[in-house]
Amino acid sequence: MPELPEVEVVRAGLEPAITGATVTAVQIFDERSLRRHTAPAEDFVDRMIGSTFAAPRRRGKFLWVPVDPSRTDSALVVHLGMSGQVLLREPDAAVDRLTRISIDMTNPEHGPVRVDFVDQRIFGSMALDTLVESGDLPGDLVPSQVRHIARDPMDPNFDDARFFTRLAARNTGIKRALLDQTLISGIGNIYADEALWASRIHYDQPTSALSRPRAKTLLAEVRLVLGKALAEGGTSFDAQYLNVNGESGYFSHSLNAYGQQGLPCPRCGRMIVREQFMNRGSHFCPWCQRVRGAN
DNA sequence: CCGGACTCCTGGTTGC
DNA sequence: TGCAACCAGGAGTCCG
Repeated sequence: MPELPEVEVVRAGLEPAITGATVTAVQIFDERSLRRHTAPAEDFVDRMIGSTFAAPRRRGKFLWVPVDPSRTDSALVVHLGMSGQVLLREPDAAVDRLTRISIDMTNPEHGPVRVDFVDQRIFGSMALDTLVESGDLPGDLVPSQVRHIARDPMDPNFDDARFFTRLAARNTGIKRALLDQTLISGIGNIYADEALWASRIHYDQPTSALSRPRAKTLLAEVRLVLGKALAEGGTSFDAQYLNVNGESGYFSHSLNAYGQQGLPCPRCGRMIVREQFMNRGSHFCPWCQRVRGAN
């Protein structure tokens, strides 16, 4: 499941190839991948062709590429959903069966390139959207679809104090809060479980009863887990995720809790369990991670 | 504000 | 072998 590290790897890989490139052709193989484009597919194609991209940007799991920034306030917004991949291909390379959108472009330095949006489950999407003020920093522009998304913990402008305040004001469970992209973005099921395991916090620990020191530990562990994944090039145990060069970037060996049910906890040796929570699996060590009172 | 249910979706796996 | 049921979950929406 692409989370912040995987999306960042895609962004970084795309940057040298598409910054300054001009779109020459667009093929839509499946219009469902344009679900978040509010106008018809023809509108998407018409506006894309001839457009020149600025450097790709990211907030949480959202990626966007400003289009002709001096002339327009548009951006190509990309979300990978559950199974999305953005692949950089030679213009004459074969098109993968699950390719939903294919974009041909010319880069003034590198010549013709092709970007393929491949997505098995079609939870991901591409869309052209309007850039608007983010509202938290003057002059900071984000696509309107991304405006409600909080800054992610790797963002230099992430406000730790504000996060702790908002977290403490919540009346909910900690994992639910971690997965709430309007509170903190970029964290999905895998890294939520990993950061909670590292912090020895139970997924259903009430946020209101989570002490400030433990919240600080958790945020630090979130950053460690994301940073480690970033350094390793993203996680994908099921090889759904490929980076922009089509190289598999998985390192499931470094997971301590996610998908480790039935295996010994790397810390205490007791068995990791998996429970259904929020319509998804939660993996944790029942010994190390227990719900605590106001401590 | 909160949480639960529901929707989108299909390849791989499991079970008979 | 063949087929159907089941599973994975990011994010948005709706409802009580």
